[in-house]
Amino acid sequence: MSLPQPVRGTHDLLPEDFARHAHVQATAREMAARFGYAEMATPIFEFTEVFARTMGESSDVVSKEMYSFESRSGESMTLRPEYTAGICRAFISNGLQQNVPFKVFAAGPMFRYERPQKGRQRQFHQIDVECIGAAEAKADIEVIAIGASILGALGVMQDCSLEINTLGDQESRQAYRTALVEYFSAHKSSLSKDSLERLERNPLRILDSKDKDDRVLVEKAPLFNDYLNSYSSDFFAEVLEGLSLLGIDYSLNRRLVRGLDYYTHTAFEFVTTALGAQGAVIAGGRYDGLIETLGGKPTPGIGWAGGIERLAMLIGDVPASIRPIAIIPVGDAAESVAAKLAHRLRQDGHSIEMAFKGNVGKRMKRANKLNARAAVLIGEDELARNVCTLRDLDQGEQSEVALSDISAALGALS
RNA sequence: GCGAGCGUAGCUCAGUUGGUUAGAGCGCCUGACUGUGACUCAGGAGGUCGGGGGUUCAAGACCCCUCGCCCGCCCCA
Repeated sequence: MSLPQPVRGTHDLLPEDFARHAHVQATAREMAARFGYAEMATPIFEFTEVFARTMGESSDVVSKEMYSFESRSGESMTLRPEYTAGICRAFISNGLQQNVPFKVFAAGPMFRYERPQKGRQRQFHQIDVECIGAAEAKADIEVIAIGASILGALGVMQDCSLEINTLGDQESRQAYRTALVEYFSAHKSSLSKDSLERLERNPLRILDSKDKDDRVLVEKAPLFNDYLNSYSSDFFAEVLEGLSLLGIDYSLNRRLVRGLDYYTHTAFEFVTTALGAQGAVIAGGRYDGLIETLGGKPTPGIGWAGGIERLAMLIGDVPASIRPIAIIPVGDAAESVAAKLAHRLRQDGHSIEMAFKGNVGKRMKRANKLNARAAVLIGEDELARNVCTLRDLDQGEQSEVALSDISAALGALS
């Protein structure tokens, strides 16, 4: 068609979609607040460096998925592909190290140049929770608990499962990485093409390969467990214990790794099988080295991001929006009285719908279509006696109400 | 970025081996019902068949390109 189209991978949020979207966001915001996480926001674009340094130059997101552009001043800017880096940058920029643990909730659009698919768009929206400045396993537990609580509040927990793993601290991870490279290098001939590349870029990700031959190799690969130092394994054990204490079910997934360089220790994903290949609805982990990478003082942190579109696809019907009251003037003489009445009732807090034109029949039809709770009719009959006809559209009954009492009468409707 | 499938009214879809003015259901508009919705009935509007090119006497159907959606891979939320 030659009609204008939205850019590939972007979507309009028409009112019905928006309602689902908003419901996910509002539910998450409210639940985060219960845990003491206040909402904040950072700019939608940052200096490219912020993402390149934190996420890792070799990550797919940085190397081929960022929407980067040169500003008029000649500096490289990037539309944010995720929230964590920006929040950490804000943490540093605003000198918030005195406010730790810094607990925040955020939500907004993200941008990645990917091949669109169901649950994967170029502009998508995330909810995000971060806890910066806490090295304790209790922080990991809390952050995961927020995620589980949100999924519970959205009524989708039964469709999701929590997978969790540890990536250890720098020392453990480095030792394991070396062992993996050594192992896989000895079996290069049976590695898939993708995994050969992973061997160079991020060997841990070979563990997550879906290739059959890779999987055979992975079966016999060195186990991370054997390379975790005692701090790392104790830390992970504490996290798991804390989850059990709260009754949060999880399954250990030793192959769960992250594509972004900044993760350490705890890595987790709430996954679903209901969305095809894009199964992760909430995912995150600990990022103890990130703040330092950005130039801040060494500060631990943990957080996660959730895909709003993915969650919106999982939830059932969203709570119905407020039902309006339709004001229907009958005849020209009533128009101005009705307009004033509508205005007054809105000031009183009622949701009022008044059509711009049409006879009673049309306006009633419109009221019905808008799911109005009731209709208020005012014609010459009513005008003469200072009353109006209040019709309950659910019950199909109507009665006369004095104009002075109408606000209260509407308030009494369920 | 790689491979597969699909694009026909606002929506969900029919459209026989290429053959005259492209159909249905739902929705929308109008009327029956000029002060009363949901039901019913009767009319009506709305398509350059995603776009461009090609083959043919003839293309919505076949071929090429392109755009978009979608499935898997990749990656991730």
